[in-house]
Amino acid sequence: MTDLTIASVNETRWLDETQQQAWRSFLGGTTVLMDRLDRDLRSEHGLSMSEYEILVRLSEAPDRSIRMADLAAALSHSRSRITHTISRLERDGIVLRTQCGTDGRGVTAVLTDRGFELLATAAHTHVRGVREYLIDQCSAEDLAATQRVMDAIQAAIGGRTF
Amino acid sequence: MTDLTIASVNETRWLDETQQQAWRSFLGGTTVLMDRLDRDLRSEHGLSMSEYEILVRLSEAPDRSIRMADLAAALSHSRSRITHTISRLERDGIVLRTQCGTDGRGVTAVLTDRGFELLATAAHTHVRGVREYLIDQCSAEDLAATQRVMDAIQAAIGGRTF
DNA sequence: AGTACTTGATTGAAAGTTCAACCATGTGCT
DNA sequence: AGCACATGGTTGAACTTTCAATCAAGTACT
Repeated sequence: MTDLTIASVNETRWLDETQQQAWRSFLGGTTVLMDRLDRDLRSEHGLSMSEYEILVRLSEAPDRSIRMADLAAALSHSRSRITHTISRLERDGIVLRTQCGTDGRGVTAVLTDRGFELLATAAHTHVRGVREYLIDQCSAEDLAATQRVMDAIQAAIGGRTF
Repeated sequence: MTDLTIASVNETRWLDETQQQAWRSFLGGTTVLMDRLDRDLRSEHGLSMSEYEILVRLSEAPDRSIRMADLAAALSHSRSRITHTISRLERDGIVLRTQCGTDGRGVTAVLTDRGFELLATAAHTHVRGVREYLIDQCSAEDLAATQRVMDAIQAAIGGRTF
């Protein structure tokens, strides 16, 4: 700690050509992929990617229900965003809000049967996209390497700070 | 073409455990990374990631200027989004709009000196983030593999369809 | 020249996200 | 009990993105 010079703290190490290209590809690839998956889901089922992700989490949870704050943490969304999104989904009969039994402050979102059916249908579109655009486009080794990179990123950044 | 059965067209091949995990990591990693880079840029320089990307492109272009449509294509944004974003940047004195000489319809955005200086400052933050969260977190081989995957995605999806 | 069609860009409204302020409930300390 | 403080969730306003409609200018074909 005391050995750090001002220079070592302030100096910016720029990216070399290779790194720069890797970063551009990363940026371009994720943008294009997310955008396309979102678009497919929207046009075929009227669901956005983030709505879809919420439904997936709920469908896997016990009683198909998760508390708002846990949902927010799992998806790296703000509490506020979850509130608004769940409100829209509730308006459309896809989820339901219930009071949490053990914690007076808590609200848990529950997937309705209608919501489950919508998810079951939309999943075809989503999985087809993930396969067609990502999984079928690269070797298993490269996919595994990509996964290592993604996991490292998440480890480096850790939980969200609000 | 004529050999395809209905089944081969309609049947959904679900993801196995490994693929599913890879996809979850992908989703989580990109979400967390983009979110963090955006947040850093915003809090330190009042710039969003997409605004920053526009400035980068402009700064590298001849005369530090690019036509609106080309900017939209390069960043996979809609024309409308570029119009609105450039309007905000123009209001803040970061870019300028000029008529394109050769095409009466065209408008080209130009980076101002003020905009260039802002970019030069913000670049430190951005590059530090890319290094800290991504490049320093993985091996060069895994980064190269990730780049191959990203390039394959872009090739598979190709240009945006509006 | 005149017609239809495409491309470039903007506009305004609707939808979604963020941010700060707020209220209610739980937790810990004295 | 009473206090401060942290946590869970909502709200409304500001901001950003999307979508459909519009206008202007280029291109192609007759």
